[in-house]
Amino acid sequence: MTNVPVNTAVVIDLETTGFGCFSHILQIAALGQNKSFCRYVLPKKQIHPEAQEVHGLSFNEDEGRLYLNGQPVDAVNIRQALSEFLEFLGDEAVTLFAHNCKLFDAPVLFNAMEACAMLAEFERKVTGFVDTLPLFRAIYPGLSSYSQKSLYEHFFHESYAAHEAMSDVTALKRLLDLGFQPTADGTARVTSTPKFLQTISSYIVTYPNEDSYENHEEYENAFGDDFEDGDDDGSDEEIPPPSPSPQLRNVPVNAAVVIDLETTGLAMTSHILQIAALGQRKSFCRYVLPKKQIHPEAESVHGLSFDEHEGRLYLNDQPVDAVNIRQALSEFLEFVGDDPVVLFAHNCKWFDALVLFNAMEACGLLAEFESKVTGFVDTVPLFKAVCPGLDSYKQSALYDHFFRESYAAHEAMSDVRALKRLLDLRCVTRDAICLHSFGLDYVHQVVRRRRETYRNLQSWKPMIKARSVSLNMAKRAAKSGLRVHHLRLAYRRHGLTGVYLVLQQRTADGTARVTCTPKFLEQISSYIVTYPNEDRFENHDEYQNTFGDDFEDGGDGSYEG
DNA sequence: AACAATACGAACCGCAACTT
DNA sequence: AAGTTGCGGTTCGTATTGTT
Repeated sequence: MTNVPVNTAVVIDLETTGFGCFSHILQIAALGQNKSFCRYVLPKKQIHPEAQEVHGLSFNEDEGRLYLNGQPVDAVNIRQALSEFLEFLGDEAVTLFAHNCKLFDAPVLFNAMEACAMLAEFERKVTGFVDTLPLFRAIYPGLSSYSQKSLYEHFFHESYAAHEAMSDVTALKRLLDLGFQPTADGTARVTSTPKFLQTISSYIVTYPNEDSYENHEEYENAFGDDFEDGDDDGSDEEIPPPSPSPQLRNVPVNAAVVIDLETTGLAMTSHILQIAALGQRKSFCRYVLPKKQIHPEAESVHGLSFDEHEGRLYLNDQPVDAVNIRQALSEFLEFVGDDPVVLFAHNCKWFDALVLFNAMEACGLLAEFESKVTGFVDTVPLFKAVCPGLDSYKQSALYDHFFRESYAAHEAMSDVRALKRLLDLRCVTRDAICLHSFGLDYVHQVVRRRRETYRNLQSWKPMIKARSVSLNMAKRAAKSGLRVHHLRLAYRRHGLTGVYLVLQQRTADGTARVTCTPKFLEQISSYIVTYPNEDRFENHDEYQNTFGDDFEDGGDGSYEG
């Protein structure tokens, strides 16, 4: 849409056979500066009952006569009406004003002019339209309704014969005069006030693009053949319901032990290289021999390296005494003692708790671990709660913020001492601590869910590669317990409908299991339709073999060579 | 490198409004 | 009945933060 200069204003209104832009005109009324125009027109289309209800114009086909509220009116054919209308407009270029004309009057009139081969003359005389609906929305914001009727009643506290073309144009003219600052003698014209003109000019519409009225292709129902019967695929495997997210529950915090781990990497299945702990008066520290490679970035952080040939662990190239993981964990549990404790660590909710749990389980020490450790407190959200607004909640940044000094960060023993000192700050209240505690059962749930998500995600990889689904959405699906295999089951049983239903299934929090955006639903299901039988990629053993020799191995977390 | 939470902007949907 | 626009509420993608 481009704006055009506003020339002499002519307010118009059409009554038609209905809503569509190809509706036939029944009445055309116009109001210029000092002259008015009105013609009734014989239609060649049926008048929609609801339209007739609105404007009261009816057509008797047998008589070929137009009636207004049951009274016959003089009507001419469309060609004559339009040519008289153009004659009425005169030779001066004009701009037509009408309410909602951008979407209604302009296209209807344009189509009629075109059908009567009068487009050239029309375009020569009419430079454009001003749609008064958005115009009034802009000038008088905040009204509850902007229908022409409501506007008139709002400004003049009286009603008029709405939907009679001539009264409509008179009413609209009166409304438009409101927008001008009338001069002393009350002779303001449409083009008189620059400010108003400026506002108006942004609501000028040009002629609608012809193309948009010609492409009326029927579109086929995309779901026409989707309702084939649910063929029994012989399998009674069920599609799992959305897996619930782990439920966090606070635990009583009696004895506190601050811990820190240095590991081979950031994954949950990383191997522990150093474990340090600090209780009330006693401390614990063990170096551990890993069975996984140390990630280079991890090594550059903590300085721990492993010589496989020697079977020796080095700290900054100095050999340190290290034991195997089972011994280290046993001694840690012995250190903890028999009275249940809560372990404190920085970001442990997503790191230390998971790594430690995974290691305990792999070493068959889970039962003992659970009997001695009731849960964890994550000090990241704890400090976010007790001193909000800091730039960073990194442990080193917190230490610097409170004590204005640094410490040997990423050496497990100095880390626990630093964290202990931070926890002894007065701002760290008992209540805040309890609020950020969580039980071992939560850790257990998170670990289980992660392993399963990882497995499920494998099945989505071909689809991600094919760009039929985003990594994000595949992760969401995997997290909810879905493998692509389940979608194929749904497809075999209930066709596309089945796939859609599974993808849109509601989770506990009321959101979609995967997505309910049509665009993504289509992308995903079209992949299923294209590859309906490739479930073999989801073979479990294949996954383990494929990823078994990975740098950081997959989901099993095994500490066995 | 792995991964959950968080936050913010873009994209998107459903609905109401408006004309006969 | 047809079709656009704007508005508000979702949903998606992306960047950032914290742990080794």
